[in-house]
Amino acid sequence: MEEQILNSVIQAVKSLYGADVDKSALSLGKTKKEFTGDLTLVVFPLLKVSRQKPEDTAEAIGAYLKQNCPQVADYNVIKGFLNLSLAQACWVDTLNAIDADSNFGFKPVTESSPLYMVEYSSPNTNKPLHLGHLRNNLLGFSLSKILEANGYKVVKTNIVNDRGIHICKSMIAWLKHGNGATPESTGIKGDHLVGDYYVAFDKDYKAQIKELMEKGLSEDEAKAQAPIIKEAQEMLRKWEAGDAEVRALWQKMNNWVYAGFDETYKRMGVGFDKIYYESDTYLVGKKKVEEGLEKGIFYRRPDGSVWADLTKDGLDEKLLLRSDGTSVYMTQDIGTATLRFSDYNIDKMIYVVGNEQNYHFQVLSLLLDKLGFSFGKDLVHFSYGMVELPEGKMKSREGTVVDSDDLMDEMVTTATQISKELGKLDGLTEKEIADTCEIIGMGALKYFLLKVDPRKNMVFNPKESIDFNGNTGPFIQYTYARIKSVLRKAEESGVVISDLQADLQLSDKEAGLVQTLAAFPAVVAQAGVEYSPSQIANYIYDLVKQYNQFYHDFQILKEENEALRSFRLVLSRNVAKVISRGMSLLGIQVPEKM
RNA sequence: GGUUCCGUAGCUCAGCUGGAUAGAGCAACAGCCUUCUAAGCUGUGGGUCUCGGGUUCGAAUCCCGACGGGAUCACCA
Repeated sequence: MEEQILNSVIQAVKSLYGADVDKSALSLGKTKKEFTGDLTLVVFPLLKVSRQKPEDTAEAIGAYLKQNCPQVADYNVIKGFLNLSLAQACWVDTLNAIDADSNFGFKPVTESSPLYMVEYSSPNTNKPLHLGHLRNNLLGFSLSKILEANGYKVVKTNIVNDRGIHICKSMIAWLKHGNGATPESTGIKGDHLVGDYYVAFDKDYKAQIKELMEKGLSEDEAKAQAPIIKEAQEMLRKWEAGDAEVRALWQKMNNWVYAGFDETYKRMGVGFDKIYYESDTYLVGKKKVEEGLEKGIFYRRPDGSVWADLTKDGLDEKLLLRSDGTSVYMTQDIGTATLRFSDYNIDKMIYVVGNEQNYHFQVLSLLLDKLGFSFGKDLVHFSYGMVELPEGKMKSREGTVVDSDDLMDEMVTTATQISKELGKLDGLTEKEIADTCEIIGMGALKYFLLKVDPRKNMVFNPKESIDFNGNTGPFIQYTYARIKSVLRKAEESGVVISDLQADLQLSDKEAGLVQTLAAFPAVVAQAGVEYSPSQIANYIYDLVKQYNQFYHDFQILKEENEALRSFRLVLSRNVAKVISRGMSLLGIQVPEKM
């Protein structure tokens, strides 16, 4: 629609002023609501070729379009702005096309589609997931859906940090204090149980540090010499050496954690196509680094440690292998990348990782490039901001970490409370009520985290909790349920939807809704280019807001003009369709009733 | 200090590939349910878009500088 009008404008300029203008030089946008019209052309850029005053230029182009472009029914000029009113038939045609398109807004994935791998989640196995992980998981999942909707093959992947000193700490504490406790014996979810021992370790460690400092050691000395940290380090050495007992305990406790994570992931509605474990990839990374060393890309210091010199690239020197030969985070990421690119034919690798690791990925990109991986320099670090509390960062020491399982529980409980108060779900079965409240509570949480620009830090206030009114998930879900209710009633009462008539007289609100619906594909495309779920969220909110105004101002089923009633039903049906498709890109479900 | 991201209403956020009088939600106040779901709709108040320069017919948006805040620059991950 806009394309056609742009072409007509180009024609107009050619015919009126004999000049060729490029489409990109034209600015055609939605007309602001305080002016009449649907689309607005800004004519200032055309003054160079028209050599006339803005008003005259706009007037001339407007007259030409009205004359020669069937879509343009009328126009008005205000200063340098040419407001175009489109023919009613345009809206009907557009709505018909949307209605007929069962895959509206999405591009199909084909055999020849590029393959995008999206890494997200990437938990440590020593503690349960918190609010920050929640943002990560929802962003990663949503991004994957958006990329799929843009016609890319997507492989969702997770790298589990299952080895290292952190898990050894939990293991040591469990051996000391656990008395053989298991998730079964305690009834505690596996990831939480292991997390409890991680906390217990820290408590012991702190106590020992304090004791040593009282004996006159410096803080650094105390930290290094505390017996419990030495035990953990010793355990890590045994793990690396393949000690059977340590490995068995490690396996056991990690499995508890995985069972817990699986439950959490399932509830969040996220999943993975391929999971990598650091314990499998770190050796590959080590090998790659050694190869790089032989090729002279890296160098070894006298103490045996291996480094990359990135000072020529404007960065610092980076450690790749410790002097004792063990690997660091970067080494593992090199290994993981190596494995992934041998497993899949990856065209684009996207890492969903917090912005605190910007430097890490800058370095990773350079190192992969130096090692000869063609994908190195164009890997994408999807860098998102932190979730903070009103008083600042979450701190485990101060017990302010918001646990994701607890938060999901709270959201669903709140949804249940509100539903009961409003009596919205009376008459449904217990199961239906529970399912609906799950959808609403999770919808509120997900929308809250996804509606803000991923790059920005965001604030979560636990006291005020998450709203269910206004710009929220439930508001959108509610609108959907309302539409479904109308559509159900239409069906029950045998209302027939006739073919839409081209000469319908539509209100501004109706035409505006069609215009907004028609923008959905462009929004999906833009969200794909910019890797931005928030653009989808903001679009849906805008659509829903408009629809609610329409719903308030107009009758649908009670409209006596049959042609108009049909139009409104088809309009409503497609608003529901776009809400549902848009929300699916955010990983949010919509309820039939609420 | 180097690098980097950010600064819009009391609060949480849109808008940022330059376009008309900067928008929502929350909170406050005032209205709207005998009519398709009031988790809704309507209205009121609330702003030197951190500040200062520059580019432009036009700047919240682009450039430079200052100020303020976050992140990072580990033989942690």
